[in-house]
Amino acid sequence: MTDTSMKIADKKSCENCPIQHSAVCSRCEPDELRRLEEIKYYRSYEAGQPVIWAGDHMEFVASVVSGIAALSQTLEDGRTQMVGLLLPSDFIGRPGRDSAPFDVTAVTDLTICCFRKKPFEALLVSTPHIGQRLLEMTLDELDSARDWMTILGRKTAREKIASLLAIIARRNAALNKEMPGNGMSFELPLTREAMSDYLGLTLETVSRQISALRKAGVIELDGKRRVVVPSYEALLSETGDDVDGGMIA
Amino acid sequence: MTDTSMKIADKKSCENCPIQHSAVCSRCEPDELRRLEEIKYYRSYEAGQPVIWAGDHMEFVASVVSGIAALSQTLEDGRTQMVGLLLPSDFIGRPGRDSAPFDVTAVTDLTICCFRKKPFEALLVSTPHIGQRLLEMTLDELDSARDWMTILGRKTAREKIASLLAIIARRNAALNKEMPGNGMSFELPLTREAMSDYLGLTLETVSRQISALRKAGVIELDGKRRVVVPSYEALLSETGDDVDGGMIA
DNA sequence: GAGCCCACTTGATCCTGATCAATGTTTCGC
DNA sequence: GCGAAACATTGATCAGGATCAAGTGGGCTC
Repeated sequence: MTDTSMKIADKKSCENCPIQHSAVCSRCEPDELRRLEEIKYYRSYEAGQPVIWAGDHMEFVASVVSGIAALSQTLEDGRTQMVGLLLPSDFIGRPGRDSAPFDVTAVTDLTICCFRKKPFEALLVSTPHIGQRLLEMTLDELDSARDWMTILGRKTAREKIASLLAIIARRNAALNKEMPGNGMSFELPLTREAMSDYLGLTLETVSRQISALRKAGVIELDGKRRVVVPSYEALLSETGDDVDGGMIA
Repeated sequence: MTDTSMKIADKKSCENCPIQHSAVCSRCEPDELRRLEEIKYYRSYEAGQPVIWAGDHMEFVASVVSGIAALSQTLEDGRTQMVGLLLPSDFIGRPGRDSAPFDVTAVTDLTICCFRKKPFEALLVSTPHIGQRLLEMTLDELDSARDWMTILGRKTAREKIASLLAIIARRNAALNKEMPGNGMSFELPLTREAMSDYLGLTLETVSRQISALRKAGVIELDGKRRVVVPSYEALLSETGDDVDGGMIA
C-alpha cells in the first residue's frame, strides 16, 4: 500500500471536478457534498502501477477521476482475467467489506478520489442520495458484467474483438456527447495484452483478429492504436449480437 | 406475459415467509413490511417455463421464494449464455428500468414474490432499508458475476465443471447451515444442458468432464443427478483457483 | 409390457484458438 | 545514431473442445 509511485495530490475542490455529474456524489446536496469533502483525498498512479492487491485491507473506497483502471483476477498458475474496466466516474471498492476481492491496476495514468471507508459507510446510512446513486451505478455495472459474460462464454475470437471495439467506440462517442456513427475514430486505451485479458484470449489471437478485421475493411488502423470505423453498422454486424432482442423498448 | 402455465397464488403473509431473513425485505421495520405487503403478489411457474423475455415491459420486480430461475442472453444465431442463477431470496428485475435486458426462465418449479414496480420504486426512495439491502445484494451479485467471468474466460472444461460443483456444494452447505466438508452430497439442480449454458461449453463436453472427474475419484455419482464429494479439498484443487489470493483476510 | 421420449453418455472427426518461435516497429535513454 | 526494451505482427504446429453421430437407460403413456 505504501507505493513509491503513488502521489498524493493537493486538496482540490469538488466544484471543478470533471466527474461531478456522473460519480457517486452526483446526487448530493451542497451540505452532503461538504461532508464528503471532509473525508476525501486524491491519489495518482502511473500506467501499469498496482492500486490494490486482492486480499489487501481497504481503508478507502474511491471514484476514478481520470484515466483507466482494471479489475482483475489471477488463477493459481498465473492465468489472469480482467473482470472490470473502470473509467472516469466509476466506483472502486465496496462498502461493508474489509478486503479487496480483486486486483486493481492503473491501465493508463490514473487519478482517483478516495473516501475514507468508515466515514463513507456512515454517510451511506445517514444521507440517502449517495446510496441511491451507488445502487444505480452498481446495477449498471452488473448489467454490463452480464453482457461481458456472454462475450466470454459464447463468442468467437473475431466476435470478441468486434464487440470490444464497439464498446470502446460507444463509450467514446458518449464521452463526446455524440451518437456512434460512420467514420468515427478513437484511440485504443488498452495494449494487445490487456485486450486479451479482457476477452479471454491470447495476445497473438487478438493481434491476428485485429489484422483480419482490417483486411476485411471493417476497421482501418492509423498506427497501432488509432482505429477508424468506416461503418458502425458493419462493425456491429461482426459482434454476433442479436440486434433486436432486449433492445425493443 | 399472460402465460397459461402461470399461476397466481393466494395472498400469503410475510410472517412465515421462508426468505424473510435474506431477501430485499429482510431489513424492513414492521410498518415498512406492511407497505410492501400491500403491493405484493405471488406467481408460480413450472420448470422450463419462461418468466420474462428480454425486451418485455416489466411491471414488477420480484424475489425468488422457492425454486431456481436463470437469467440468460441469446445471440443472433441462437447461442445462449446463462448470466445469472437466481436462488431463493435473490432479486429479479431492476428499479428504474422499463424493459428486461435478459430472459428469465424457471429452471425448477418456481415461486416468486412480485412487487408492483412503480410503488416499489417509490418505497425505495421513501424508506431507507430496502435500498440499503438491495445495494448489498447487488454488490454481492456483482462479485460473483466477476468470479464467473474468470471461470468463463480462463478455465479449462474440467476446471469449469469442478468450479460449478464447488459452487453448488458450497451453497448447499450454506443452506443447511453447515461448512462444506468431506463426504457431503447434493442433488444437481441443473440439466447437463443448463450446466453447459452456465459454463460456456457444449452439453457433450459437460457430460465427458463429469465422467472424467468420476473416473478420477474426485466425485461419485448416485444416478445422474446426485453427487457425492469424498474430499472437498480434492474438488477445490481441481478448480484452478488460487486458494490464497483474495482470501487472506 | 411395448413403445416413446427425454436426459445423458460415448465415440470419431474437425477446427478454432493456444502455444512456440521468429521477426518487425516504436520509443526511449545514452 | 545505437542498442535495448516494450509492444506488435506473422508463421507453424498442436490440442482442447465443438460438432456430428450412435447408443443407453429411466420414466412415461397407453
